[in-house]
Amino acid sequence: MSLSTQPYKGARDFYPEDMRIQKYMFSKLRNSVEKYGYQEYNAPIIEPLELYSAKSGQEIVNEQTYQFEDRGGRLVAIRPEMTPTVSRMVAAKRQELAYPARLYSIPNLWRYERPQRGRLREHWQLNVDIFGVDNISAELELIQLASELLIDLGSTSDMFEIRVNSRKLINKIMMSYLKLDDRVSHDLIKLIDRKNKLPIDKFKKELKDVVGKKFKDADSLLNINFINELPESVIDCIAARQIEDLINYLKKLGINNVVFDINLMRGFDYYTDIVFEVFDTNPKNNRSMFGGGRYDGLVGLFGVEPVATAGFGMGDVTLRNFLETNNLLPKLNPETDIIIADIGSEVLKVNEIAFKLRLNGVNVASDFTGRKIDKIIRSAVKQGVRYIVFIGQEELHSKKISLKDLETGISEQLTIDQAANRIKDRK
RNA sequence: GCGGGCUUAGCUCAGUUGGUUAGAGCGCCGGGUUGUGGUUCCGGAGGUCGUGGGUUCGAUCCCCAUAGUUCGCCCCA
Repeated sequence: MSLSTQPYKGARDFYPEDMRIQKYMFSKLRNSVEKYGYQEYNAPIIEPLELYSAKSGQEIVNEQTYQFEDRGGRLVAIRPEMTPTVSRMVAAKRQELAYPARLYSIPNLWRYERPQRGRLREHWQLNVDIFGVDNISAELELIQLASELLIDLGSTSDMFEIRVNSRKLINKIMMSYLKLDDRVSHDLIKLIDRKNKLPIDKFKKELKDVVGKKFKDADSLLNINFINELPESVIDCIAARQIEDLINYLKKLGINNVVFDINLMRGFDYYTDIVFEVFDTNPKNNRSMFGGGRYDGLVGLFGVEPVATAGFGMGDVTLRNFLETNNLLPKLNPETDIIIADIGSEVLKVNEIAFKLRLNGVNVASDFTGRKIDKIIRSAVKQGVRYIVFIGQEELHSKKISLKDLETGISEQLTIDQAANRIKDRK
């Protein structure tokens, strides 16, 4: 029985070409969020299981976490999301943090689920959260930042759409307008969450089953596209005005691809107010990419004074799909600048030249396979390394090295310092 | 957790209505060129046909199970 070379189901190996893409995406994301004053944190990949039981639908705890008993009999889970962890961290230092606290992280997260396009068992997720701001300037900043992340990665505003809704508004509608009890409104929320996946007539049928004789009101309400189309008894509430303000502010900031979407729910139960979601508008990948919202209740679960919180998370798998379907990934070269090839010189001489180049800030890999020159060149081209240097008898005599630029095909005889400068200039 | 498709060389795939030594293209390695690639020519390595069991004189092919992968459902940071 031979060992399998496959990575674990739903998880990925990152060979250098994949790692380069990940490093590229993460460094762009870091730059973008740091521009807004967010600071990076991290935490253990394992947490006590109860951290996740306390919140968010039970499903994620019972069926989607990797959980086990450690050697000391403690029930633990591999983190399926970062929000409980960051809430825990903020609660622990509630008194000493400087507010507003702007925190971000790019953790890897694990969920036990059936892998499919855009959803794997292990993924990395940018988490951006702001603590201590109880008005919509927090949401405004987060949505502005979310938009800027994608712009900084080369996308244009027509490639995505931002949809905004509010849990408070939904609750108001459910209770005051449709006058549904908790159970029915919960079912209705779950149904609306699936609306886009259902054929329209099937949706209407299920809607009728759920709300009964309130069908007509519910149906017409779910078809509105603007805040001012809300029924009169709802339109004057704070939640509705907040959404309107938020969208207006965003438009004044030049973010025009933002819309009100009364059907936007988002899965987690811990959202308390504004929620938003970013959609890929490309027909080939028309799906929700990421989202977030306000969740004011989580920090308070740790027995301290509640802290107003809003945040969002963005997964690396969906982000990469987005960048690929929209052709936004640049050609990424390896970090190695030069391959230095020994073609009949002396080992220590080649090593010495490599050492001097490295002192000059150049990344050098040696090829001492002793292969023919064309093979060495092919292998350099295959790796995407731009420069190659041959050291043979001629170079030893002339005290110069011949530097070949594989992009232009030009070879030059240079001193080591000249070669190093040439490479740094073109980096 | 449920249902469908797929699994043959490193990659993309052909193929055998069940018959002895399983193929192509690309890639890889070597050579034609005693020091210069992304051409060309020649040669070579590489497969227990996903795994386990069953039917059969005989299975890569048929049947069952199982794993992986993929699409959908459930669910959803």
